[in-house]
Amino acid sequence: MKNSLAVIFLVGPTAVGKSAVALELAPLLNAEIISCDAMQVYREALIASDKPSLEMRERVKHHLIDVVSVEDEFNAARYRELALVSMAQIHARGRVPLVVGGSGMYMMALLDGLFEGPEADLQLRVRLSSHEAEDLYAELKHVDPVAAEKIAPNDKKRIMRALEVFETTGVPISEQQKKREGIWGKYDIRVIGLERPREELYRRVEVRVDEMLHRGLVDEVRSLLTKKLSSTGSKIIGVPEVKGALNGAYDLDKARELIKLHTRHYVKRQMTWFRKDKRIEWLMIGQDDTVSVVVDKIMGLLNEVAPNGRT
RNA sequence: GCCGAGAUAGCUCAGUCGGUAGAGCGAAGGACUGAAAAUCCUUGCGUCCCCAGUUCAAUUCUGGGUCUCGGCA
Repeated sequence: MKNSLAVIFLVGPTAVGKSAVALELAPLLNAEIISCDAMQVYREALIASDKPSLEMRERVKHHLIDVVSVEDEFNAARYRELALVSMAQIHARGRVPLVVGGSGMYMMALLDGLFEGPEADLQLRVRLSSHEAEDLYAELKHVDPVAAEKIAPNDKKRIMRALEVFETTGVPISEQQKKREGIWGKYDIRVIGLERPREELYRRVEVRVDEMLHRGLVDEVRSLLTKKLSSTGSKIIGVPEVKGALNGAYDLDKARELIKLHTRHYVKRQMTWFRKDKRIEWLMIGQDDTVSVVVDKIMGLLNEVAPNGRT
């Protein structure tokens, strides 16, 4: 059943300028921000995940930032649960949830839901990962040919997840994936996508990475490395790259270039993810657009009637 | 200035015993249902440095030139 409560999403690639826009947009919408970012949930990764500053978080209430330690495993299902709780709380206060971020899978988990699958089984994953992808794939073909059809023979992570689901529940993942339920259709939802020309996005990535290093990324990573990083926490862009430099595998300039390169790759993958989602209403940001100009444009979009077929 | 090595895809380079060429990286596009800032898939005509010669045919051989990098002065 649908009710008239509103939920606004503001998505887009890294470095497009979401955070600053969200900060000015939130008061106009009577909104609180729910971060949709797989890395900003990690408390100790301040610079590496490029979190909004404490000052920004004082001006507008932010949810789902700093919710776990980098030693903890986190995933899309956890995110979804927590985000749903935050959404309910915000609605209860008579306010509007503004979901802001660039983690496409987390957005999808919220919007479309996830199938009721088993939790990640770390021990099983460790065991499976010692096998060759080829063998795992052969196994998958045997127990779940439908899933095998959709998964690339080399895509070890997906093969492992499919096997994990089958081994722990006895039901093929392809069967379970048919049922899922998200919030799409249940609220008055608008999804705004922020975009910039690729070249400019890449320029902004350069600036952002240089700033992160300037703000003390190396020290932050050094301290992160004293902890037992979870599998997700250890993947934060910046961590493995700086680690290499600290180990003497290469110098800091090389690390800087690697971080920029990996961030560019990430931006590209984000765009691939978002582009295919036809629910997103895109807004191309011009080079000279100030934050307020962008905010005005978004308000303009939101005041228009939602596109056809949307109820 | 002399001696040597090299000049091939945006970059690093392989190769063609003479029949106009291919890897890695980058780049672009795509997939994505509990690791997602992860993981995976697809896409390679480029004056083979320039000029001349030999040849049916030269990027490949020969000669000359230009440039680059080493070493010696």
